[in-house]
Amino acid sequence: MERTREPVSAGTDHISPADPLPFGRRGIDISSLQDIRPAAEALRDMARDLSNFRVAVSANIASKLPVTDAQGNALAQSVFGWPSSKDQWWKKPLLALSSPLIFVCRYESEPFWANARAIHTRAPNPLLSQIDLSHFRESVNAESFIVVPVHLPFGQIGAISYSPIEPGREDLSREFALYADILEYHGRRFINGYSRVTSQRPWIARNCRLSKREVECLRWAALGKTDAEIATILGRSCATVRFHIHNAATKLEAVNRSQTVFKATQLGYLGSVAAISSTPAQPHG
Amino acid sequence: MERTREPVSAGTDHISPADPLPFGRRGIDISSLQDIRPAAEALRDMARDLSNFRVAVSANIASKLPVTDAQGNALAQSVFGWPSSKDQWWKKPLLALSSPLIFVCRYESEPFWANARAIHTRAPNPLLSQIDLSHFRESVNAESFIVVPVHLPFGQIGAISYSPIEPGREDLSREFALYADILEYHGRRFINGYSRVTSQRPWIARNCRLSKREVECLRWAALGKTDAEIATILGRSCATVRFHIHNAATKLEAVNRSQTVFKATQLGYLGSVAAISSTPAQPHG
DNA sequence: TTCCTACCTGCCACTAGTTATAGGTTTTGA
DNA sequence: TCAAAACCTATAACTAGTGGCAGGTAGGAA
Repeated sequence: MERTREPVSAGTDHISPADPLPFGRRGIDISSLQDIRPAAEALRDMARDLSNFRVAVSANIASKLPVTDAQGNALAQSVFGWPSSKDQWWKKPLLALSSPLIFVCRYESEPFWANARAIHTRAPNPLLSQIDLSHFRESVNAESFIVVPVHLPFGQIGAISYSPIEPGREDLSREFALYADILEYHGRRFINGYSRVTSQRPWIARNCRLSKREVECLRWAALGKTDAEIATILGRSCATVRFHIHNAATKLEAVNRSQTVFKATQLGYLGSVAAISSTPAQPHG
Repeated sequence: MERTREPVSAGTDHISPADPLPFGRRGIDISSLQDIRPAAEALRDMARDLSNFRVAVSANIASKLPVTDAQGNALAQSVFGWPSSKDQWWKKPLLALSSPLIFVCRYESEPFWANARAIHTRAPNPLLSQIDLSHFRESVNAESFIVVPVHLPFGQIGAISYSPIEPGREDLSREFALYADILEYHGRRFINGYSRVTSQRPWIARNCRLSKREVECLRWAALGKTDAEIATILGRSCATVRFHIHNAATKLEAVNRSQTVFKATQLGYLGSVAAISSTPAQPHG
C-alpha cells in the first residue's frame, strides 16, 4: 500500500504519537474493490491507536446494505470488530431510518460527538434541538460517538463513527477537540473511495445547463407550488411556467415533474432555496 | 484570532515550510457574521503563502449572490483581490450555471485541478468526459485551478478555488499532490462556517421518519414512474402506492409530490438510488 | 442571419390528490 | 408477555393538476 509518489512535505506526517498511521502520510486511496479491505484495516488501526476507537461506516444512510469488502464480507464484523451478536446500529430494520445520529447527519456536514445526554456540534445548530434522545441507548450500540457526516454528490449521505471500545467513556469533548479533524479527514477519504468504487454512478444528462427562468420555476415547484401559483408569483402565465418546467425536464432528461425536481436537487440547482431572493421564511408549525 | 483551546498534538501544526498558516493549527471558526472577514483574510493569506494562489469562493453554486462580509462587501474584491473589472467567474450572468468547473462540482466531492486541456481528479470519473472544455478560457478567469467542491446539507453545493496569481502556471499537478488536502481542509471550514452563519436553515418536519415502503415508493416516483407503474413494479395496488406516497408527504409536511421528492432528496432519503436492490441500471442515451 | 431564451395561447388526455373506510401484520414499549 | 401503535394493503369516486401537442412572437447575443 505504499504510495509511489514522492513524499509529501505537507501532509499528515505530523501525527503524534509515533506516527500511528500505517497507511502513509495521507488518506488511503481506494481505487478498486480490492483496496477496500486494506483501507478498512488501516482505518481501524488508526482509530484504535489514536484513542481506542471502534469504527463504524455507512456509505449511504438511506440504505441498509452493509459496507463490504471485495468478497462481500461485512466490514463491521470482519474488520472493525463489531460482535456479530450485536448488530450495527444501522443494520436493524427501521433503525437505519430512525437513529438520532442519522438525523444529525442529515442536518450537519461537520463532525459532532454525542452521548445519551446531548449532541455536540462545532457550532450551535437549532435544528438539533428537535432530535429526541430519550431512546438513545436502545438506538445505538456504544455509549458515545464522534460522527463524521459525509455529504456526497447526488444527494447521498454517508457517515462514519468512532466510539470507545472500552465501556464507560461518555465524554468525548477532549478527543473531539484533539482528533475531530484527523478523524474527519480519514473518514471522508474512506467513504469517498468506497462510494466511488461500489456505486453505479447515476446517469446524468450530458452537459445540461438550465436557464435562470427554468431554475426559478423549478424552485417554486419544488416548494410545492402549482403552475397557477408560480404564474402568479412570477407575474407570468401558467403556460409559460409549464414551458419552462418542461424545458428543464427535457434538459435533465426527466419524464415528469417529480423526476425533474429529483435530478435538479441532486445536482444542486435547488439547494438551499432559502437563498432565493424574496422567498418568505418557511413557516413553522 | 488565536484559539483559546489547548494546543493540539494532532492537527495541522506539521505544516512546512515555516508554518505558513496564520490562523493557528486548524481551520478558522466562523461563529458569526463578524468572523467572516477575518476568516477570509486568513484564508487568502494561507493560500498566497502556500503557493501564491488566489482564492475564489462560492457558498452556493446555484446562487449568484457573492460571498460578502458582515457589511455586505463582496469578498472577491475586498479581500481576495480579484480585480473589479474582471468579475468573478460565477458572477457573470449565465456563467454561474454554465462554467465547466461548476459541473465538476456537481459530480465530485473531492478536490480536483483543471486547466484548458483537462480536468484532473484523484480518481477517474467517467462523467467528466462529458464536460466540454472548448470554451474554458472564456468561462473562467484564471489559467488553472485547484477546486474543492463542498457538498452541504439540503442539497446545497459550495465551491472554493485556488488559482495562481502570476500568469503562466498551467500545470498544477505538483501543487495538487502537495497541497490538495490542506486546501480542502481550510476551504471546507470556511464554506461550512460561512454557510452556517449566512443561511436561513430550511425548515424540516420535526423528527420525521419515513417507513421502508414509503421510501421505496418515493424512490420510484423520483425516478419518474407513475403510480400505476410503481404498483406494477412492487406488485401492489395503485391505491396502496398512493397511500404510501401520501403518508410520506404528510410526514415531511409537503403539499404535493414535487415537494415531497424535493424534501426527501434533501434529507438523503433518495440518495444514490442506484443502490436500490434490483434496480436496473440507468439507461444511456 | 441564426440561435437561444423568454413569453404567450388553447385543448384534452392522463396522472395525482383527496376523502373515508376496513382489515391484517409487524413492531414497539410497558 | 401483551396491548398499543405503526405499518401495510386495499377500495371507490371525484376533482385538481400536469403533460403533450400545436401554434405563434419578440429581443438579445454570437
